Amino acid sequence: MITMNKTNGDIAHILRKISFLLEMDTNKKNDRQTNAINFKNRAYNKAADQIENLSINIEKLYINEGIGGLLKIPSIGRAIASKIEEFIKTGEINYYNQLKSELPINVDEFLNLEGIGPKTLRLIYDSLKIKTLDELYDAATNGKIKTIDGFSQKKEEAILRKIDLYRKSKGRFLLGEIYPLVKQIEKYLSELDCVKRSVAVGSFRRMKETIGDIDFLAVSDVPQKVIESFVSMPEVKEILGKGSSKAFVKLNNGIDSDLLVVPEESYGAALQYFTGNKEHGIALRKIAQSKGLRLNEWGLFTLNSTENRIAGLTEEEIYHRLDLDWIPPEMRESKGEIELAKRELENTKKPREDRLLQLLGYRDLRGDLQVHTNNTDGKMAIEEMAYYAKEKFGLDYIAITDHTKSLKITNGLDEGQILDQANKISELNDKIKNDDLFLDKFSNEKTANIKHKKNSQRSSNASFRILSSAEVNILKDGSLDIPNNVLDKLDIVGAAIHSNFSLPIEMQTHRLITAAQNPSIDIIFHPTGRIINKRDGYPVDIPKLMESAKDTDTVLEIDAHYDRLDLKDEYIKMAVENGVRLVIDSDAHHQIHFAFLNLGVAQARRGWAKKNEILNTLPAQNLLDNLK
DNA sequence: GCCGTTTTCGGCCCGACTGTTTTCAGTCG
Repeated sequence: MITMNKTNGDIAHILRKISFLLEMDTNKKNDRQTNAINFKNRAYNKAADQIENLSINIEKLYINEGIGGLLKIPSIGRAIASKIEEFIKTGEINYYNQLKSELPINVDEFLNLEGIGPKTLRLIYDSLKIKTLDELYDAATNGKIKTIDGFSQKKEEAILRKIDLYRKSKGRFLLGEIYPLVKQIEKYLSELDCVKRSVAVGSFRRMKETIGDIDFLAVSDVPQKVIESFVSMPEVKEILGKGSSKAFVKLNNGIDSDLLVVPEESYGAALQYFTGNKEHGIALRKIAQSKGLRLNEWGLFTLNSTENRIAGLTEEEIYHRLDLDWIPPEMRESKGEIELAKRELENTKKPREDRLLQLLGYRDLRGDLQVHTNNTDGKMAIEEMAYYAKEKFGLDYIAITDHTKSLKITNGLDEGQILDQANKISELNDKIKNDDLFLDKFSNEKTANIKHKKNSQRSSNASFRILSSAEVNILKDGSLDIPNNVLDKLDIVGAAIHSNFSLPIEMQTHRLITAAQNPSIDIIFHPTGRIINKRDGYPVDIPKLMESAKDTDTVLEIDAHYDRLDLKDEYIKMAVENGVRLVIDSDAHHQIHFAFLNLGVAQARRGWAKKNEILNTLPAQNLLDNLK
């Protein structure tokens, strides 16, 4: 009897626990058997990595294709596949239980405890029979750890410190939350006299929706000086380690931050190495190895007796020497981008827009199709939002999408108010044409602080356009709270779910599909309703929704608000592969929120989207002409 | 335990930092 309840995370977790216990079981002697166990635990870890990175659900894969499906996943062979099968069927893995009976420690507590690994824990267990984190903490507090052979006062203190840090650690941060801090530190490092350039790398450079730690890279001839400046920043709470080229700190907000300092000639290699992700990096180093080369953070080297650096200054030359085209950081998640880059190198003669790795650009959006105002739950007036969209963010159009009447908490608009708003928008557009909207009202003191981001392809003052729209509420049965004859008077209409989140997947999917089939609805806003780190969103059969969107010519939104980023990257990829059209909106409730558009672009790039797949890269009229 | 244009054995990505190691193991990213 199979009950659908094992996530990829659950499966990866138990495989990691097996790996941890196996590693605890390894003794120091370097005999052949020990060596085999060493690689055995690494195999379990590798399988866990692989599963965590998978976009499909393993349990579904197993139910549909059985063991054979599991065996198709790299790093999963007969032994691990059958253990996954056992776990899905029974919720347990006998092999794990056996290991645990030999070493009855609370593995969960130690798995993510930094600095104290399986080998250290084994020594402690052998001496003191410690099984839990609390017991370890007590033993260290009472001075028992330092009495163990091979341990010291210093190590005991380190253990206490690491447990304290572990208990205080907050896990992953939202990209949008830490973005300003990252930019601030990046600027601080860049402006140091001894630093030639500095950039944030790691998952931040890949623009992952959540960030586990912040990595920085700096180019300098005097690394020691840079490292001292880094660890003495006021943002640093604790120095976790520092050497001649690297430093590790914990920042005041609880996030870890690493710095690597390299000379100019290693910049590209270090950039590549520290941008990750891990699997992408490993794949590259294996390719290097297969070509008789060695790749590390200092460069790409030949393996002659006298090592020669053959690349390292730029990322491009590293990739090219490995017979790959340069891969945008947002794609480096080991999801097929390396194979693509291999083929891409043969396509260099093709026009830019046909290149496989030519993604949507950060300056490609021309409009924003979800903008709220103080007529409902926004903070600013229509004309203010329009002004900032145009002047500060260089947009050509915005759609005003206030909530509708059944969303009482936002004072949603009724039919009359929606039509009044549309009339007002029409008047504002007339004023814009006569160039007397933005000038009289807002230009005086505010423009002084505004950076003009004028782009040559963007149009003149007079062509800015405000589109009448609404974020119509999808009711429990999939119907809307505003009739079609009202919606049809608007330029463009979005629909979204804001209530009844706990309905089963069939009903939620039905609601969304019913909305998509409604001829008045152009876009489904934030299609899954998730709030990252807070709620999963309502359950949706994504493939079915995609199919319906495609059939009805309905656009799906990538909501760029940093705690939504909805659709998420893998669904964007699915939409792109299935020819479903997308837009990227900020969901702005205040002018500063237009900045979220960049996060939406990043998310789209992580889903491998190109410019022509995102509708609001078009001028306003083209966009409207392209709707259903 | 996984994997294979050197396939069924013999490899498995690579280097920095820490501690007490006087040449290395453990841990991490």
